Amino acid sequence: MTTGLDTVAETTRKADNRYGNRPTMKDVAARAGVGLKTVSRVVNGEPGVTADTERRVQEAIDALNFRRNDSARVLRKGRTASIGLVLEDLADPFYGPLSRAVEEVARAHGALLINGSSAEDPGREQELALALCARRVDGLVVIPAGDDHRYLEPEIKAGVATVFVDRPAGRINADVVLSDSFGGARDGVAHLLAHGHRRIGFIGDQPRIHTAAERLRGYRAAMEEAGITIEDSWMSLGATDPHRVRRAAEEMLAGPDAVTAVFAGNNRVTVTVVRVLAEHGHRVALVGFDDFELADLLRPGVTVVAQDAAQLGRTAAERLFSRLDGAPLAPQRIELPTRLITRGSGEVPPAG
Amino acid sequence: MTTGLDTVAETTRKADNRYGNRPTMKDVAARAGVGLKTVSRVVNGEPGVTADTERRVQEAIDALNFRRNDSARVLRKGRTASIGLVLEDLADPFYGPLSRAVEEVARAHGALLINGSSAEDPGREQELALALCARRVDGLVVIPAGDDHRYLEPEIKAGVATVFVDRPAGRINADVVLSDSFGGARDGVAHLLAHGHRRIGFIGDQPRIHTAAERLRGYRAAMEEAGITIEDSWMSLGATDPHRVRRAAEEMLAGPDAVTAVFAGNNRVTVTVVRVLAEHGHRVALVGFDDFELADLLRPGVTVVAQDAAQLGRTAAERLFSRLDGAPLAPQRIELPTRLITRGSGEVPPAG
DNA sequence: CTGAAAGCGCTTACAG
DNA sequence: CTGAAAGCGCTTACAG
Repeated sequence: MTTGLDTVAETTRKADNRYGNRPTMKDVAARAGVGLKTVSRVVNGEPGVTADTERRVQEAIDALNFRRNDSARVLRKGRTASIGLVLEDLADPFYGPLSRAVEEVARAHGALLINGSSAEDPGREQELALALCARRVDGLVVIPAGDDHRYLEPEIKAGVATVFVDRPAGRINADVVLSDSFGGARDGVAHLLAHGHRRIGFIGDQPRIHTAAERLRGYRAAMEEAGITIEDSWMSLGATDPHRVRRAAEEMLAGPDAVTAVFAGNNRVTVTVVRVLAEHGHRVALVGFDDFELADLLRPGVTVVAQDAAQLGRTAAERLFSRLDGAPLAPQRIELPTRLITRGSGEVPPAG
Repeated sequence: MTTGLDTVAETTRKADNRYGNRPTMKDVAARAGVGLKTVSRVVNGEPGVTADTERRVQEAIDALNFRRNDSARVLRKGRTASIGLVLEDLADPFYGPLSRAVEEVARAHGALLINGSSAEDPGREQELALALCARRVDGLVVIPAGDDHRYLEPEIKAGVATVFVDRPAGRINADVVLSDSFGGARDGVAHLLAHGHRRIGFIGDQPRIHTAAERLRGYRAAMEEAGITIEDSWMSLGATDPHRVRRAAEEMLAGPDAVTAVFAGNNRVTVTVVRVLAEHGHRVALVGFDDFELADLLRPGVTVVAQDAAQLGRTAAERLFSRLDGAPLAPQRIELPTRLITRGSGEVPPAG
C-alpha cells in the first residue's frame, strides 16, 4: 500500500529537507538568550513567564519569522487535530455542502479537514482511508464506495474515530448516518399513486449501492401497498450516466404499455429524465430523489424527495467528535428524514 | 493566531497520547528479533534485506497490525506530501470542480489535500492559510478573500510554494491563475450589442472583488466601443444575495428607461435574474458570467460566458508542483480564456 | 546484509 | 520563574 509520501519527498532537493531552513524554537531561544522551554511557553501562551522575558522572546520570534511546526508538535502530543473525509467526488453538487458541513464542525473543534475522492472505486477508497490513518488523523468520515470495510477494523480499534455517511459500512459494526432512502422513495411513489398513476417506472443507480437498493425497495413497497403488480420493464437499474438513463427512459416511455410516471433514483438520473420528458412534451409525471438547484425554475418545476446533505455531514462530524471527546459509544445507526417538495412535475395526471 | 491544535489535543484523555497505543517500528523490531533499521527497510521496500528476514518482519507487522506513522516520517523528511487549498466555500458549485481538479493533480504527485473555506472573510483566510503553513504543507493554493497577502511573504520565502487562483494576490508578487474576466464580460456584452441592444444593465458582485471589477470594466469597454454612454441606473454592484439582486433587477426593468438586456456578473446573480425575468415574461435578454447546470434546460436556455473551474484548479496545482519539483520560477500571471455559449436568452431581441 | 547512534522540532516531566 | 534532559516515531549517515 502506498501512503502517498514518496513521490514528493523523494524528488525533493537535497538541501531543504529542513523545511526550507525555517527557524526553530532552538533558534528563537538562542537569539532571545533563554531556554527552549521558555520559548515553548511563550509560543503556547502558557503562564509563568515574566513580562520582560516574554517580550524578549516575542521580539526574537518576530525577527526570525518563527512559526511553530505543528507537525512536530503533533508527533509529541499524539493528536493531530485533523480529520479525514473520504467521499465519492468533491465536484458532485451533493457532496459540496456535505463536505462544507463537516468542515464547519471540524473547525469548531479546532481541527483541519483532509479530504479525498474515491471516484466510486473501492480500491481507491481503501487506499485513501489508510493513507489518512497513516497520517494519524484523529477521525475519519467515510462515504463508502466499497462494501467491505474490515480493513478499517484495526484502525478503529487503535482509536481512529470513524463514522460512515450516506451508505452503511460493510461487514463491520460502526456508526452510520443515513437519509431514509426507503421511506423517501416510498413517499415519492405514493405521491404519484395518489395522483392517479398506476404504471410507474423506476430508474435508479446500480443495486450494489445501498441507497439505490433502498430506494428500489421503497418503490416496491409503495406499489405493493397500492395493490399493483410491477412489470419488469418498469424498472431499470444501472450506471447513472446520461446515455444509459436516456435509453432506459425512452424504453419505458415507448409502446402501448408505456409508463405514465417515472420515479428517478437520484439527482443525476432526474436531470437526464427531465431532458427526455422535455422532448416528450412533459405529459409524463416525474418525482426525483434529491433536490437540485433551479428545480423550481424548470417548467414544470420538478417535484423531489429532498435529503439534507449538509445535515448528513454535520450529524456525522458531530458524532465523530463526541467519540473523540468522550467515553466510548456503541455504534449507532442514525437515519435522517426526507422531505417531499411538490413543484408540478409530480402532479401531472396520467396521460390518456 | 490559533493553529487549531489546542481544542482537540487538550481534551484528549490522559492515557492515549501515544496514538492509542499503536505499535511502532520498535515493537515490530522486538517481535521480529531484528534492528529498527531493518524494519524501516521492509516497510519502505528498500533493498538489502534477505528474503527470510523480510518474511519475519512482515509477519510481525501483520501480527501487530503495524502501520507506519507518516506524521513522524514527515518530521524527519522535511516534506509533508500535503498541500493546502483555501477557497471561499466548498459548497459553492464553482469550487467543487476546482477543488476536485486540485486534488487529482495532488494525487498524481502523491500528495494529500487539506482544504478549508474562508467564507469570503479575509481574517479567516489568513487564519486558515497560516494554520496550513504551521502544519508545514508543501504548498498552498489560495482563492483570495482578502486583498493583502503580505502575511504570506515569510512563508513563501521559507519555501511554501504558493499559487493564487481566480483572483490575484494583494500586495505581493506571486503566481496567479485567472479567467479572462475582462475579455469574457466584454464579449458577452458585445453579443448583446450585436443583437441590437443599446440599453444594457450590469449586475455584479462587490467591486472590491477583483473578478467583479474586471467584469464591470469589460462591460464598460464593450459599451464604449459601441459608442454608448452608460447611465448610472444601468449598473448595480453589491452583495450577490437573492434579495439585493432581485431589487436591482426590478429597478432596472422598471420605468420608461428600462434596460432591454442584462449582463449578470456571476452564477449567483444569473440565477436570481432568471427568476425575475421569468416573472417578466422573458422579454428581456440575459447573458451571465459562469455556466451552470441545467442552463440549457430553462426556457429560454441561458446564454453564458463560461469559465472552466476545473481547468483553473488544474493549472494552479500543476504550477505549484512545478515549483515544488524544480528550479525557482519567477511569479507568473496565467490567464485562461472564457467561452461564450449561446442558448437563447442572449439572443432575445430588444423589446418595443 | 544488518543495526546502533544521532537527529527532525517539538512537549512532557522534573528539578532547580 | 526558568531550563536541561528525555522522548514522540520515524529516517539519515555511518560503521560493521
